[in-house]
Amino acid sequence: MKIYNTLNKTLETFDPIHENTVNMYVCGPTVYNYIHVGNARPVIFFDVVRRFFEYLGFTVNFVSNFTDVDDKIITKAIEDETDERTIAEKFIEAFYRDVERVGSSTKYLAPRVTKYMSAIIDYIDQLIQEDFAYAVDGDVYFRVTKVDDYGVLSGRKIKDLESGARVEVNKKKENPLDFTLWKSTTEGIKYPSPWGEGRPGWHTECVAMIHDIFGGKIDIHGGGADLMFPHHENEIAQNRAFHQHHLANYWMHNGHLHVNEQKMSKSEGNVDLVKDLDGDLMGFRLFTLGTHYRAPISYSDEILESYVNEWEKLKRVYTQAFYALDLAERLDEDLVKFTALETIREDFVQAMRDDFNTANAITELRELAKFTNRAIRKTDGYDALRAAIDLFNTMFTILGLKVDVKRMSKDTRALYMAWTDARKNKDFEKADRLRETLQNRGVLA
RNA sequence: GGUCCCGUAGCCAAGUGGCUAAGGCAAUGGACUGCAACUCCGUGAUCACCGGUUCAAAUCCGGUCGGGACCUCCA
Repeated sequence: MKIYNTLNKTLETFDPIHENTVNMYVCGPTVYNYIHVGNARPVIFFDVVRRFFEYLGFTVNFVSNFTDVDDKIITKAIEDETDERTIAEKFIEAFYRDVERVGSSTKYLAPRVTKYMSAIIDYIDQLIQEDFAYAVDGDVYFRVTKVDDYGVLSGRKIKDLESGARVEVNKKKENPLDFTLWKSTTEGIKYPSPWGEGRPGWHTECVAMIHDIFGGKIDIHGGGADLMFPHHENEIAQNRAFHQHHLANYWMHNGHLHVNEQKMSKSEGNVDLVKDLDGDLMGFRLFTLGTHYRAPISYSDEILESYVNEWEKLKRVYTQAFYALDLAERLDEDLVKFTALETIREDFVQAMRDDFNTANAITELRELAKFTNRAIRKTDGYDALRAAIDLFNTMFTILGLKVDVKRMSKDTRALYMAWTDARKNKDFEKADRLRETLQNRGVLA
């Protein structure tokens, strides 16, 4: 298994800390709004990472947090004349709904900042004791110059960053790059701490959670490319205060989704929300996996539509193969191996092993579709169809794609037979009527 | 101002030194079909431009043009 590690900027062979186990953490959403289609990319991609490791036989411990204490949540609460907790709950629920609709699992550990307050405060306190942080007027800042390789992840040097004109001037900070660990506040939700009432900065939660849940270094830490700096850099810095390692062995970052060559982002206002996408979102899922995860994805109605069409085709071929077997009552026979299918399977897995190259993996899915469509036309191709269905199931499980199809009822089967008879007898009026019914039931394409 | 990425057919996209540059969508020709749908077979590329390295470059190096990201909340 090869993974591109952002930390070293190289493709590396995956070597787990604990045998047959993958411990992975992905930065989750700040729950103050519905997620847009760009936000869905890591939700889908890292779900596929999890699925593929499971296919390879690993036990995957997947954790993704909710940031439910944040200025934006407070602003939103004031706007809606309610409290932060209500806002957070509302958008956590909405998030889970969207995650499910795009076909990703919601069954993973999802720690919340509000439930981790004491761990976060303890962590900050230790940083102060070790001189990696300092308190000023109720605020606490991290001292970046104390970490010798600060900037290792994002490839930045403190000197370069300092020259950036856009760094805010905050006289309380010893160095403009020092980041907030604790923020003294008077407005909105606040918590007691040794430094006074306030709320935590954004960067400590992930480190505190990872230490608490995994007890130390993890295998994979993932998130969007925009989190690399400063968020992930600062996580590493906080961790480096106590440990020699970089929190995770492999850092993975997904590229952004672009609209008209520009990043889709809430602050740009060019967003389409996941909740507003219609119907079956498997086509959308296929779309996000159609481009290698590190590259930017271009998004437009036209592009999305081409993937939606493709998904319709895949669904059709799978369904047709299934019903062909069902009609012949050969769904339950033993599997026979087909060299052509074994090649497709190997190439698919090979593509996935190569840094989760879902784009190439999907090419194999298309090969399989073609193979199956040919087999459907042959009346004696039942062994091939069964093997094809089996391979479809494997690939769909790994990619998180799903087709709903059930065995035909007696009633439907009778209609099907009647349709075949009508065609034989050239009773086309009756045949067309039956065809329509069967199409409505999803049995005929 | 600093750091970094990208530019492959109408659209999307794989490929990062070596056979005729994958694949999909769209378009188009054919086959199949009672009609249609579906499906299958076929058809398309001076790899942004200029120069260099090499026996060999889409791929490496330099430059030009164009687009983008990060340095501020962001997946």
